[in-house]
Amino acid sequence: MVTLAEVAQHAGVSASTVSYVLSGKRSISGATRQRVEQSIRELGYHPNAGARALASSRSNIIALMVPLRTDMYVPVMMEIAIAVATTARLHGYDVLLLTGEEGPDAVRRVTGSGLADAMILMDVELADERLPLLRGTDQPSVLIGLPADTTGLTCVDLDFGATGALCVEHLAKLGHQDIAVIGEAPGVYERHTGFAERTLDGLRSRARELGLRVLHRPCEGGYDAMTMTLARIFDERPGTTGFVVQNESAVEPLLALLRQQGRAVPEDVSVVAVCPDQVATQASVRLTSVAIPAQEMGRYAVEHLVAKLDGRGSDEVVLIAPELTVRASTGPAPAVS
Amino acid sequence: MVTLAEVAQHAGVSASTVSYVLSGKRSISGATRQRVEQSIRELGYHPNAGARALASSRSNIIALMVPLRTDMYVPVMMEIAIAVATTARLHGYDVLLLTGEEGPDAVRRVTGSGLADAMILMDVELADERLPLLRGTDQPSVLIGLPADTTGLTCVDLDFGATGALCVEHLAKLGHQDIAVIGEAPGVYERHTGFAERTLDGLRSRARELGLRVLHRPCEGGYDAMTMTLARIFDERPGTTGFVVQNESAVEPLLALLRQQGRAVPEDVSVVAVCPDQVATQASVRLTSVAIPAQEMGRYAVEHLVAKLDGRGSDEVVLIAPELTVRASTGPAPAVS
DNA sequence: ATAGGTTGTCGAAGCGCTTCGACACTTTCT
DNA sequence: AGAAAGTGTCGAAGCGCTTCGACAACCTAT
Repeated sequence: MVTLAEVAQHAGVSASTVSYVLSGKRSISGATRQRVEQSIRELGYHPNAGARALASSRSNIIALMVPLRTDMYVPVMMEIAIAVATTARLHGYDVLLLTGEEGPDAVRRVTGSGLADAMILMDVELADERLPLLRGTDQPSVLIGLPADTTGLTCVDLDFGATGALCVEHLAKLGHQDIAVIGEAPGVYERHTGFAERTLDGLRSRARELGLRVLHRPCEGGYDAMTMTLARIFDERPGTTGFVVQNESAVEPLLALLRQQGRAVPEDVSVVAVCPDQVATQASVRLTSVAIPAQEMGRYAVEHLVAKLDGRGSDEVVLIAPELTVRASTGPAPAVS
Repeated sequence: MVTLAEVAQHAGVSASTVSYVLSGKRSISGATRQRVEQSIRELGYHPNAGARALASSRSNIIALMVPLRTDMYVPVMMEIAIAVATTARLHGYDVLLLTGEEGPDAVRRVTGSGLADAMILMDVELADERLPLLRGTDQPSVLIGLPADTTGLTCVDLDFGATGALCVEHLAKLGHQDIAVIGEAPGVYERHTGFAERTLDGLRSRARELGLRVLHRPCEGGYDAMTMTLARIFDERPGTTGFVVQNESAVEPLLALLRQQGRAVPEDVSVVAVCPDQVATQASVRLTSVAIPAQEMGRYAVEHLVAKLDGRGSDEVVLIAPELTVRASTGPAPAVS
């Protein structure tokens, strides 16, 4: 293993000079710099992470806490994780992967041990146990998702309220009167993950303004659950012509069942989804959808943290404006027969 | 920030004693141990990761290199990542998330800097650029996947050769004569990711022994690609009654198209998938499938590394035997009309 | 009772790096 | 020409921990 001292000796300078070449925190003459860089290359030197962390009290690591569940939201999670890792590297940081399993203890462990310089938390619940800890530390953090009380916190999320409103507006403009919302699995609501409720609230209040009727049904993914849910919807509201789907794993079952029942999309019923673009374009009908900007959120989270670690930036809540892309799954409401 | 020295002072012992309480590397009297533990709790002490890494030259971190692509295999990747993180924590390790983007440089960086004690690599290609580096370091590593030359390496993977054979055997037993294989996207074959080819080889050679005919077609995911692929298959081999699908994102399109063409599953055609159980059970027809043991591979990888870091264990290639679960998508071949 | 072994604790060195103050030297200004 | 202000480099201290050897204090066995 090559050390700083060895590089210094090889280049004929002192250790501190090599350190300053590496960090750029003091000016170094061109000649010296080149000699040092040459030595670094020749010896294949890599600074030791532990020593660096100890001396500088900076680990250059960002912790990312992902939910343990793999039953929901997987592609979005993955996309965020990849975006975080990629962006972090761009700024010289590495990413530590934590699972939600440890809960608040993970936060304590990471902040206490200096393992990471900052944290990104996903799958934030409205009254998340981890929040007091984050408020009580001076380590920067970003939440992907929105808790009930955001004071002293930085959050990014899609504006799900506006998303719900946007979906219902689109359907209203096409003349649909009766809207059914296929929600997330019941468990999601019970856990009080905010986004599902915020979507619903935004959707409902806009629907009220526009005079539409809304029926909301939580739904597990998969065909069996969907069969039940759909039956109950048409039972209760036979005139339903517009669907808003928030659960990725309910999308394909819904389309298949509608087809099977002889209801054409978009001629008889329209479907708007809230899902990543990839899901929307790969479905059996190209879906009109509001995209979940996973990459954007991941990138933003990292960039905010880096700014804060550099002494710039401050707490803020960023809600990303939803964008609805019209594809082939929505059309004018059928004439009332 | 609380330090070891402060804990020592608070407990009225020396720093080294506290260290030995923590590590258990020397015996400590019950009384002292309790006093120290009490102080640790009272002061809320967390050992500093950097200092520990520097002094012990152990970071207690395992690096996990995931592919950058999010277009294939996502649920499997995620499941492996979660299993790795969870298992690692059980053994006192944390997980560093690296993307494939950096390629061999990431390996150099991590081994050179002592950032991690060991590595797990996913998405291994047959002649992977990272392999020489792994062979040239004494840092333990595990590949999830199988390169062409495994000397000096530890690998885990599903036995894809046996998987292919198993699928075709199952179909043969049911009387199917003409088998179509819906493969991965062409890009996967071009990159020489071994698993796709190994599946095909295993399948073909067993089919030859059993006297079946096999037609292989790579296929991108999605409905459009599937429509083309399926048309070409029935064009070339109208008598096809058995399908083996290896591409997750081709499963649902295949089922939908077959249904649309009036071919009933499993009455007219049978479908065997190679995919995670979750996909198999959530599909529109519950699929007979060979599961991809993502969790098992992740867990094995970590446990092997931990063993090696503890001075136990040695290089080996572990191929997990495939298990075929019969569900509702396969049945006897229709009588020849 | 004494040699030999345990057991529990301590002190000190050192892991490889960053960073502060000091210092020699050069440039610039008056 | 001499003071003031930069430049580039070095030495040394110290980050918080682990670990080695030393050494009391206590057991056994003879």
